[in-house]
Amino acid sequence: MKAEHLKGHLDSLILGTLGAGPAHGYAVIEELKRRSAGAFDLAEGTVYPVLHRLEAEGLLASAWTTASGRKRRVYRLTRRGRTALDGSRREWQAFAHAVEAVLA
Amino acid sequence: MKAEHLKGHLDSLILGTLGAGPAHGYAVIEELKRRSAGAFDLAEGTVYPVLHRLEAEGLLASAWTTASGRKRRVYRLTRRGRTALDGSRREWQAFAHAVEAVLA
DNA sequence: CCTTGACACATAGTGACGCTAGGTATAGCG
DNA sequence: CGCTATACCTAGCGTCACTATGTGTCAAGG
Repeated sequence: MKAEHLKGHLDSLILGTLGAGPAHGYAVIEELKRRSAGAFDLAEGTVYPVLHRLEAEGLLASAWTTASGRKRRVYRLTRRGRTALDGSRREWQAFAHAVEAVLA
Repeated sequence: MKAEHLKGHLDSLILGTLGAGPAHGYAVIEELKRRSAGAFDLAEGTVYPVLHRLEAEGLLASAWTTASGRKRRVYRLTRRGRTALDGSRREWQAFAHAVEAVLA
């Protein structure tokens, strides 16, 4: 999977991962890898800044928790984040259809 | 269509457009717009450098022609370009499936 | 015990790459 | 004779994912 392919889609993917329920950053990375069957194996340095940005934009909210001695920052979709996810899905469909029309 | 979505896919789209047969740069832009029903309306400054790069990489070959007084540079896929297009199609499928697995 | 690896967070700097903005030139139309 | 469409080109910019690096906890193995 070429890294540049993600460009412009990373936000959608992270919103999509959190669509199933709240998760902390590291778990988002694992879940992305799992759902994509290994295709999206992102570095922490790729994902954490996106989480921060999405929170700053009001699409995510976070809260600190502690599990077995480790501090975790758990993110969840805000109402606006949920709306953004719906929009992302529609945008993806439009993009995918357009690409397929060209490559077909 | 957000511009950044193209990142990493632009080469594939241009190869795909030329997959149907040779065309000059301006026609590639028009054809991309047509096939994508307006979704990919790319500036010349976006497309021409890509054509040059793909030619430098040996995926395209070009020849100057003249049509009704205007000089045109007509590009065609090389054998390696055809192979690259096949690879691009497979990569797109993998990428699209992975995204859909996450967004679903 | 102490090293190694998994877990978990964070950020500064880099680099790739599409876009903006500007340039040249011909043809056809009102 | 301007205006629009056609047709090419390039330098510089801005965005955004990635690299590299740092901090700290916990469990497992030697």
